[in-house]
Amino acid sequence: MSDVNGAMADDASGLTSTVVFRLGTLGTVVTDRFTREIEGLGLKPKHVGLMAALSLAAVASQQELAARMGVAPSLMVSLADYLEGLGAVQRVRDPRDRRRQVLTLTEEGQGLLDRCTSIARTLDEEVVAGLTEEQRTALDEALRVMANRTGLP
Amino acid sequence: MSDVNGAMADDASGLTSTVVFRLGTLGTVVTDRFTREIEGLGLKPKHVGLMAALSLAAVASQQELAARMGVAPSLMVSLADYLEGLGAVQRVRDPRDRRRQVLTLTEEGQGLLDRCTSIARTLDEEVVAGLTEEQRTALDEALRVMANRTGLP
DNA sequence: AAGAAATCATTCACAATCAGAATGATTCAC
DNA sequence: GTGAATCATTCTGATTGTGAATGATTTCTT
Repeated sequence: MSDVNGAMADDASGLTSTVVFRLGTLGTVVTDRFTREIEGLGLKPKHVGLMAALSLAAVASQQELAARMGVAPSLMVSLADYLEGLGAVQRVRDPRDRRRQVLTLTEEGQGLLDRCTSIARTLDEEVVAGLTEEQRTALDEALRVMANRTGLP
Repeated sequence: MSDVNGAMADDASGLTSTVVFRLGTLGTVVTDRFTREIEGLGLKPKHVGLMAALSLAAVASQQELAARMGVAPSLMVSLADYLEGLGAVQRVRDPRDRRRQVLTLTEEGQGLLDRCTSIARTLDEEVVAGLTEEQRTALDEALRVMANRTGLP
């Protein structure tokens, strides 16, 4: 059983008590679960990440998107290729700067993204079950703060 | 600026507002950061995960450890090989059952793990900066509950 | 206005990371 | 005691991602 003071019996000061370790572990577990769920849609997490980025940014060059997602430009090309093949994304040369390839989310892409969102919401219920309402809002707020804080120098 | 009611301006009900997505994203960012930090020790996250498991379990067979970490037995062999090469881990045939290879953390391994713990603590300070004391304990509690809850069926 | 340097997308080759099948040793069930 | 099961190991292969080389276009410098 866990101690209310925040110390674990076994490992009072070990690695497994750090936020970094626990956040990392939980993140991978949850992501793996999500990965399995979206498999049926023919999507991988990075595809979904790209669509999510597009749904926020409306339009953006591949370079910008690569930087935002923290991946190499060459990978962005593959991701865009694949999503374009699905009809989820549209690639258009920017007339202002014809080097740039501008991506936009299509209707179909938005539909796919919506289904991913729905899957994520269902998973949310599982993950967050066992948390009180206050804990949920606290978690929500904490995630927001930490997300802003990361892009860590 | 973010709304106190918990709704974001852009993406009131989108994927990026789900716990799953944000937890996954934050987890990978933090893990990537940690990965870079332990590079100097010649370690990868899975090596650290294995050592952490050993420090909790004292002794365990490779099969058990593989199951606990959610990796294939063949990968466990590689990880153990590597850590044994560093002198961080000791491999001993279980005399009770000579099929089993029992792993234990050496003094040297404990030393390495301690350095990883110290690195994680330093990162913790960065990650958690900007959270109030109440938010930190709330996060701590939420992570504990969710971690118990995961191993999700 | 011309040439040099930078930027973007793309392709290709390659490294890293895992999982899965095949193999051999040992133990367990009956 | 024999056959099935379990464990560790090796090897092959799929997947995922980076980085270097290339070509097209733009921007900077003079």
